[in-house]
Amino acid sequence: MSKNKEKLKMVLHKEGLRFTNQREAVWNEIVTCDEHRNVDDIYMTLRKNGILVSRATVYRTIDVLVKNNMVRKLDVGVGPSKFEHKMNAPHHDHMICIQCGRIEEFVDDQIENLQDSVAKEYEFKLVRHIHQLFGICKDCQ
Amino acid sequence: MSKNKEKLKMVLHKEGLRFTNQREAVWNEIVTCDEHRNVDDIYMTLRKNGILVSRATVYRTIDVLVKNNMVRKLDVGVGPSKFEHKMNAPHHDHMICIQCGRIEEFVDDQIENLQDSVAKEYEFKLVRHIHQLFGICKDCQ
DNA sequence: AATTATTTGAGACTCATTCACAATAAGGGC
DNA sequence: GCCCTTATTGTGAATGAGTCTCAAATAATT
Ligand SMILES: [Mn+2]
Ligand SMILES: [Mn+2]
Ligand SMILES: [Zn+2]
Ligand SMILES: [Zn+2]
Repeated sequence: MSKNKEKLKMVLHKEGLRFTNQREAVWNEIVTCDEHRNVDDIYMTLRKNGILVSRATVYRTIDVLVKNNMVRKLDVGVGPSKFEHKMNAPHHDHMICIQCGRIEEFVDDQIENLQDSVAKEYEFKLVRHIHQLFGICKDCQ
Repeated sequence: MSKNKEKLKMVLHKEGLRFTNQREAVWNEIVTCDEHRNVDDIYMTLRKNGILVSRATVYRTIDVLVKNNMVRKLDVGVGPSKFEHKMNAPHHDHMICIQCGRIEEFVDDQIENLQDSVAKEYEFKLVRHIHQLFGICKDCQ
């Protein structure tokens, strides 16, 4: 069994949820693509590949995946949220072009550390964060 | 004429928009309150004070204010966006309790600088940013 | 196989926000 | 101030992402 399938089984078990074809299909579609896509993108791709899963099930499954750190939810400020899997990739944040919508990823460990310090200072138990830079990308300038 | 009224007049003029009672009332309601409120909070407060401005106008006015750096839009992850004026206060970001919804502000110049460096590195023209920490606040732990 | 509990799909629903359009009000010149 | 042009407003309808309901399907348990 593939590593990713294992992972899904584990998480579903931990959550007391059943392993179903639909959940596997959704996870598989997400984990085998490295783009930032919205629910409809994912739903339509599944459908195009002849895999019939309802939109509601895509939403429901993604909720579970996000809750369990397998998928990152990305609010790009306009339109529906986007999603990307978190397998085999270090944590990163995003720069979003307000002109063309391009999403670029960035990593900055110093910022991450400072962020932890801030949380500690306020005795705030940090669960997740959003750090997004909005502006004009190189190509759009 | 008050400083804030001046400011509004300037911005509206710059945008080629007219100075109206409604726009003044909305700006006045926002600038004289230091909380993080959603459109409906603001709308209802105006209404409670006998100032009849339609919801659509509140939305429209806030758009202008946000676009012109007089108001910050705050997406708290659940429910409607919140807003706060940006007068007489240094830039800050937010920590949001996912339990009770409390919003705490924080300032970190080092993070701001690193952020600028990242943008420069990618030749990305930074216009605005969101940096929000989600977690459990001191009181909710 | 029968029983019980969960999941699914379909579509209705919610709720924040936007839109269309007729009525109203600003601003600039006279 | 008055007229004219154009922007703004209020109303309520429309939109659209996301959630919910519930009956049918599927899975687990006996
Ligand atoms: Mn990414
Ligand atoms: Mn604030
Ligand atoms: Zn761009
Ligand atoms: Zn709290």
